[in-house]
Amino acid sequence: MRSAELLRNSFIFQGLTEAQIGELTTICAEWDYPKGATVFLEGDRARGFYLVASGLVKIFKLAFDGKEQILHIFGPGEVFGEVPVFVGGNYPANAVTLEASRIVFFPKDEFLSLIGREPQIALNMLADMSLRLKRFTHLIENLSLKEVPSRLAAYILFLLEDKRGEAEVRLQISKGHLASVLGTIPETLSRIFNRLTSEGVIEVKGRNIVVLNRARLEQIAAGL
Amino acid sequence: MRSAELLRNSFIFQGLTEAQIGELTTICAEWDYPKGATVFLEGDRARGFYLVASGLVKIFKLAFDGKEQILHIFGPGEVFGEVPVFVGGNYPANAVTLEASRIVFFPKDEFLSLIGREPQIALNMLADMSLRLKRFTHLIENLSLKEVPSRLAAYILFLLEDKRGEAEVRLQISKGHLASVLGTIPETLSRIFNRLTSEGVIEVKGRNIVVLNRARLEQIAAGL
DNA sequence: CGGGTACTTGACAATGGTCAAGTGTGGTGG
DNA sequence: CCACCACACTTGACCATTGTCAAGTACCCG
Repeated sequence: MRSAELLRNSFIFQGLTEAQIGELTTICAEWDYPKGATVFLEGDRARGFYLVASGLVKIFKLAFDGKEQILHIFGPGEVFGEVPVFVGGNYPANAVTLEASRIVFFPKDEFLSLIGREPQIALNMLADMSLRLKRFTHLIENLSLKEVPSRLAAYILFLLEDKRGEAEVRLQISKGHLASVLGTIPETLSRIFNRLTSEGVIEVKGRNIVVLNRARLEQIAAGL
Repeated sequence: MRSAELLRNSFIFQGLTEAQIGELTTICAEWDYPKGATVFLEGDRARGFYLVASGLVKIFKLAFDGKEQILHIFGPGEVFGEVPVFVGGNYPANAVTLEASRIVFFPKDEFLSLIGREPQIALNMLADMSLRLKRFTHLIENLSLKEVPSRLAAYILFLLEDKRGEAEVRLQISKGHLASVLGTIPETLSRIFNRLTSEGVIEVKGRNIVVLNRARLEQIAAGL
């Protein structure tokens, strides 16, 4: 079965024994979602949580006027919707696919009983949630203490981190979604891209961004 | 020893056996902090996490210009500083006492080995972190999608929740700190208190707030 | 009673959001 | 293969909310 391979490579189930992986595969289910499909909505009763096998999923909050704030974008190997497994029982945000996606579902009750028997899974889940809390901490810091240009600069620098040496990065999401990730709107984002370009800090070609002046970009990310 | 009693009543260690509580008391240490004392700073290497025995502690992020965003305010029975126990290893934010406080410390390594043996502690910790994630989700929603009056209204309504029937609440923190909790500054908060008062929605007497028009306050919290 | 901190108030500036009208651009069907 | 349509993105004019700076007032603690 393909799932076993997938589970072994996911952050949350890494380091488990074959027996543990085997147990997991017996309780999970795999589904396909087309692009733009709703996995769950805020307030929905939660029967379990999810793992992205392939594709891309956005987790977001919606304002009454329709503006959205993206909390996370998850790709292959990442889990989402675990909060209501442990507290509450309703999803605290919305989940919608950004691409056609294959998603694995783990039912709450079976998973909880498994976690009671296998401390390693609990520890992995704790690490996963800790990371999530840390990221939220950054998001809050950005939204509350930094201006949009700083947030964008920090985002570009973050994309650059992996690509050692290179100066060009490619956005894996649309600029509209990026605006929503950064807590702003497409118009504002567009103007800031414009500003950074005319100041010679970056060059934008569609979804590709070339960093021309990294030092300056780092200044901007720091808030001047 | 007084700690055992304290642990039993804390959210994170509730439902543990006497033996488990006993184990915990052997690894923890208790310290007193005066008002305004630093428990840890962002970036500090973490040797463990903390439980508030008495007093009040603020967890916050600091901007380069000195503005602060409070992430949590923790009182008796609540834990903080657990994130780096499971990931990273450095505290992601600052912790300073708002009052003279008695705080219990749990060293990371001993706690991790304990958690491996006692799944119930892991489950409690998972519930604690899930709740934390849920609250962050609200904070992000507020900062990104709501204006300051909505945030204040929601905060007052939150304080009102416990007090069934009553219409008067008391802030347990200063208005300056409240501003920092709501992601704004004292001047702005002051003006909004003013506005709500002149509109007859609330009445403010020092730290006491009387809700005169709850329906209107709920409208404001919803974003009109 | 005094001093410092917390809070308030005013005038102003600026960031960023709103509304409206373009300008691409990619994908689909003829 | 091209035309067209929808959608993503851009640009402009405007404005609302909120932050900045500077005083002034009130209040609490010693």
